[in-house]
Amino acid sequence: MSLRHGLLGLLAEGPASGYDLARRFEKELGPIWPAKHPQIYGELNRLADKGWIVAEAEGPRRRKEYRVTEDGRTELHRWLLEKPADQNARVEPLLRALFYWQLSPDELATHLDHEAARWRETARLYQCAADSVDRGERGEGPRINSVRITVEAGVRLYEALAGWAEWAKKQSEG
Amino acid sequence: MSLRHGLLGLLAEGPASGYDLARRFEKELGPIWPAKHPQIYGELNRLADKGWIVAEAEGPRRRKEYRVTEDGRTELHRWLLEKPADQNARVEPLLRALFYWQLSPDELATHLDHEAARWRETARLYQCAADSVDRGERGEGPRINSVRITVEAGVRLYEALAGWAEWAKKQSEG
DNA sequence: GAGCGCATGTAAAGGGTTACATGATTCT
DNA sequence: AGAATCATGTAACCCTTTACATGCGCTC
Repeated sequence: MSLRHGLLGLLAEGPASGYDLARRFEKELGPIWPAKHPQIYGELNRLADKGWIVAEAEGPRRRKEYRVTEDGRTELHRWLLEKPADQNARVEPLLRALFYWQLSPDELATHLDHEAARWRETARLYQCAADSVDRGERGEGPRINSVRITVEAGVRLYEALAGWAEWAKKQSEG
Repeated sequence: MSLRHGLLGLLAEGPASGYDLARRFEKELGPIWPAKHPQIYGELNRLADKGWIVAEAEGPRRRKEYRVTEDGRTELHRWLLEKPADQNARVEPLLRALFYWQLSPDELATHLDHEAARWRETARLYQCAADSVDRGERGEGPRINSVRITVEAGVRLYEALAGWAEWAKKQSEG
């Protein structure tokens, strides 16, 4: 249900086509909120039906550029401040951990090593993105500040998971 | 795709009916991996088709008790050690944060206060569960150790989000 | 016998991915 | 002329939720 508002948010930066948005979702937003082009095109039509966006001039290869309406901006604003009712995580590793007792001590230790390494590496990638922003390489202004805040969340979440895996290893050894 | 293995894992603790499993998913697993009864009954039939579980005796109100087969245990084991290909997060607050530049400084500060408080509170609930396990109130043994490890992940993830929201507030003020 | 909880399901709809399909423009 | 890329979509399938439906057994 958030792809809808993700598209609205990207369009709030300026007009874009479905193709543009699909590229941004693949390259920039992929790790945060993956979305493929069939879903994006469908959602854009539904957003247009609701009157939250409108299609402007048709470009070269029947390219349609969309723009947010006032209603769309209102809806985006509402979504940004709403508190999500469901506080559920749905992080697969958490579910998996419930069944660790099925593994032998050796298997578990090896598994947790790998998991910790993978998460540490993901955290490092987010940290690189953060450093790049801090060096001013991604520009300035409120929009880039929001990006900075988002990647910080990535750093902290994956660091937390890495730390957890290391703690779990000690816990299950001791 | 993990509900399948969640059910397999729960059944590895001992035989149970769809109704039992639905209750456990609602009460215990709700925050980690929500699942409603229609999905659970459907999945159980598919698991039985694959030969990973079998229905034993039919009880009172046409209650069906399922039990894991050897193949089922093998599959559970495989899943526990597999590394998930997709490393995507899909944490809605992360997506939301990308568009914080749409909010006024006051709105953002208030929002982040609320978010931090909500996450701190969720972390506290997980901490209570952890303390309860540590006091031995939930029993002993490998299975409860896995529960302890899982709730620790909850504590750390929600603490990380709470800390992030507080950091973001300072960041956007300064 | 009325009501509650046990127990299992079907149907419809929304969200999401993969595969298939097609045509227009630009580049070499 | 051929290849690559731009650009949009449809169809089929999986996962998940919500609403609807039904019948059994126990307790008061």
